Amino acid sequence: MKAGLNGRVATLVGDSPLNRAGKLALADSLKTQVTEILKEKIFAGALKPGDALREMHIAREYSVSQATVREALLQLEQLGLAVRMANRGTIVTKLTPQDVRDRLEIRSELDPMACIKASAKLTEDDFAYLERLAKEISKDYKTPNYNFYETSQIDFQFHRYIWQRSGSPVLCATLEQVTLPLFAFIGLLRQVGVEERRTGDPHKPIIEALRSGKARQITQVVRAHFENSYNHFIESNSDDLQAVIEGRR
Amino acid sequence: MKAGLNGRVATLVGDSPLNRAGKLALADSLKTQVTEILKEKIFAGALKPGDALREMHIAREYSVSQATVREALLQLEQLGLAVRMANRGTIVTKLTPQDVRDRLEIRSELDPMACIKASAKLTEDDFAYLERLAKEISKDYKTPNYNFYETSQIDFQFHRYIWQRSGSPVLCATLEQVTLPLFAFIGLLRQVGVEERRTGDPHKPIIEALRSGKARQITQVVRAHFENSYNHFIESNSDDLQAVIEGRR
DNA sequence: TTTATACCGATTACCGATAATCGCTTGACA
DNA sequence: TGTCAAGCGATTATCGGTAATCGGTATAAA
Repeated sequence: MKAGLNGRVATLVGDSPLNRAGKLALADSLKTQVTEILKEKIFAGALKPGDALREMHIAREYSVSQATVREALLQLEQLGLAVRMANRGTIVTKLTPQDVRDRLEIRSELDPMACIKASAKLTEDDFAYLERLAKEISKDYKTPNYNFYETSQIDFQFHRYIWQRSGSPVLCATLEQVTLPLFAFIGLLRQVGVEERRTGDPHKPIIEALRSGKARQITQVVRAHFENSYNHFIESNSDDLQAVIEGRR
Repeated sequence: MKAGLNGRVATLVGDSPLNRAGKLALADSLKTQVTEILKEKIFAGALKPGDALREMHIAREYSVSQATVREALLQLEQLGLAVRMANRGTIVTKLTPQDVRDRLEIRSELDPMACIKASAKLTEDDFAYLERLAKEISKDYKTPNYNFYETSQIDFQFHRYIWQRSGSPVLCATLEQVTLPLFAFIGLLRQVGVEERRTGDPHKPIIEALRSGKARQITQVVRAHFENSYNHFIESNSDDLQAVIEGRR
């Protein structure tokens, strides 16, 4: 099985100051490898909302046992990317517009909280890393027909890194769980051209606000950042949006 | 294996308007049964923070396979009651005072949010149920040497029911995950007499605020409710507290 | 045609056993 | 005596197979 530790995203994620401090990434368990592969497929759109995730099929595909796949699917569920129904099976999460709104509302409270905590702790190393990520994202935005799902993963890593630096593991974990599906499925929206193109570098203001250390400014900038990205969700409820989110094709 | 569907707590939880609307509680899977038993033991203090949860031992004890126990432990971890370390094993969560503070801070943002959403939807049936729970809790407080862990479970059910009624599954799940460990381990504090005795019925004001439907009042009352309960955590950092939380005996 | 029911294929749930891994001990060696 | 690596016991990780369960379908009765 390919370990899934290659590619631009893995490099950027693995080369964070947090990881550099520790030792090199140790070999993951089979369960985690399967989870990573499925996660990647969901981000890439190879697995769409509503798609069935059958344990034996996946087990055969990657030459692992059903038990290993089961645990991977449990992990996926915990990440919010899959839904398990007892005795029925597992499918890729189908986000409803209301669900998206709910997740954004939670994020709008917790993300600023985490950023404020982090701003007091971020070092120059951290800022350098964040700027590197921001530059990658910005570069992608300027490229026509880029792999949006890669950008989305880097985007997630940008925010997640700040959350990790908040010093509150539980806050970080909560934000990860609540927002990961948003990052995972935003790629689908791009496919139908729903999301408007950003101008400039949307993460620059966040970095500046974090540098300023001013709580009010951070809150304002952070909320504006993602509320802008998901505007169409908050406002609209159109059928094609619904269709994309629910995985109809 | 005892199904764990007996006792006062199970009756109160199972007899909610939400459950009454549906069909009777269907038989849980073995995995869930094991999870429930372990959860019960943690609430009751039979399993203390730091205690090892060995898969084969538990499997033998309840005559189930190791795989079933593994999945139960994964569920426990997702509930925040256990911590798994790859290749090392699983232990009952050891909350640090800082962790408690972090969880309370998150709750102080999300709990009011959920309560405000719920207040618009609660029916008389709901209020009747909440008042019934509140009465049970209040009754316990007046009883010397009561089973605090039972009260704690009912307390959790009281809040959880409101969260469920918020209409946001994601918000409810998040609050459950963040706060369950707080409810589970508060029983330990009682053992050393740290928590002050409450006067009157602490949940009455919440019900009244929910009835009023006023966002500001709800926020104020809800925050006061649990910030009062955990005051010693927020303020103190004494060694005996630490000892209790970390499971030293 | 409608409804109830027994069966069937596909899939999940669970099991018992083996392989891999970890921390710790032991003992050779400087 | 201190150090380090091989070996050991306990435990987790993974496997392959069996049992239980579900939805759907074919069949039969009304």
